[in-house]
Amino acid sequence: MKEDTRQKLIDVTYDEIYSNGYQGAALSEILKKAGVHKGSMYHYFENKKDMSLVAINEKMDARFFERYGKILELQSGFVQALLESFKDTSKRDFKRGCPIANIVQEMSNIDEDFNLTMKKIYEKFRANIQKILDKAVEAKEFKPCNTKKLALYISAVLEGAILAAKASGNEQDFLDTIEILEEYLKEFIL
Amino acid sequence: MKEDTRQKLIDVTYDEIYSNGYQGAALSEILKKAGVHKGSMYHYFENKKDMSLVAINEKMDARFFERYGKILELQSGFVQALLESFKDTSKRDFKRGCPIANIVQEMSNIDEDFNLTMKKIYEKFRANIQKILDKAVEAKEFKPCNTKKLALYISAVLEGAILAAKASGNEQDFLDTIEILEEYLKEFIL
DNA sequence: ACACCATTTGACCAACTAGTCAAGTTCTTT
DNA sequence: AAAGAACTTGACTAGTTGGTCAAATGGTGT
Repeated sequence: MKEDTRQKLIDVTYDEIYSNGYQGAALSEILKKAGVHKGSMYHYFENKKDMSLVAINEKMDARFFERYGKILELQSGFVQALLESFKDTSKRDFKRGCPIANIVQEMSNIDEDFNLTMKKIYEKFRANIQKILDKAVEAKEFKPCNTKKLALYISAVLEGAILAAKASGNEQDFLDTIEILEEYLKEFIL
Repeated sequence: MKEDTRQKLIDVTYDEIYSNGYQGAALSEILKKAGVHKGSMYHYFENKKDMSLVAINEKMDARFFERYGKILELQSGFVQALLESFKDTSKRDFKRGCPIANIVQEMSNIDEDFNLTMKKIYEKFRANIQKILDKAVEAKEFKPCNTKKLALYISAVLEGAILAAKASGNEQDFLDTIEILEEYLKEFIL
């Protein structure tokens, strides 16, 4: 019961920010969609920004766990699994693009709290990919290399691929970009 | 004289949108910084959106011409010149990131006019890179290949590299990403 | 000097924004 | 059952937003 209100607010806030950006997300709309009254919201959160940052953090953590958690528990086929997860477009929304990229682009140079929050989230994103590469190297499936730098590159290509698809409205642009990345990474697979 | 007001508005509008996004760009602030009164602005433009789209179109066209125009007029060394232009960080603002990406992320899924405008601009961006690759192939400097797809890839990596640097606040992330791209492209250079 | 159009001025408006708060209701603890 | 804390309700405020408009000013051609 108690946690229902808070959770509903977080769900709707994340979705509204993902759709309209932080500045475009209206409190009135969030409250209406969540079916929560204003005073109730201010009971759980200090203000719009506080609620937004909490929503972003919680939702992104869950997303990372869902996407990379399983791969990290594997015993083999790490990089293949990573590439397959990239190519699985069923859990992607190319209309709205990447939630991380959206918020970074909109807010990182505007607000210091957002800047710090998104910096940490982007770091987690890169760290997840690096961990997978490290496991692949450890399992002798992948050529030893600068996995930190390669993880940076992979994350950049992925973000660029999502952006290209969002800009063109063509999902195939995403797939084509990932295909070239895959081709490049195959050189490293042992 | 006459064009002063209009141009000032376009300059400031572009800069404010680049800094704060479209939704975050306040008309009052634009008018203050441009030293123009409201009624004057509505004489030259229909509304905020109209002025913004004009500003984006004009500024991006100029930017593309400045960045890729010279390379396209070369007789040789096309891809090398392209990579050098990427690595020239003096004309980049990693705090604000890429103006194209910012607006695509914020507006493409919100407003159909922005969506169409940004789609065309992103297409021009990709077309410029493809033209350079085509010239390189024609000059027998570059292995014949699917230049359209490769241009898509290069533009994606570039966008991803700028985002990475904006998110981390570390320009080196941009350079490291471009370095791997360069390494990949070297395989194509004859 | 006149008429006409382009441009500027700035007061005004309705709609919306995030945020406040006092009063009411419900739950939990004793 | 009583007391107190947790939570909800919704009216209210102050400030900002994009947009309108009639009147004033400037410039140009005849």
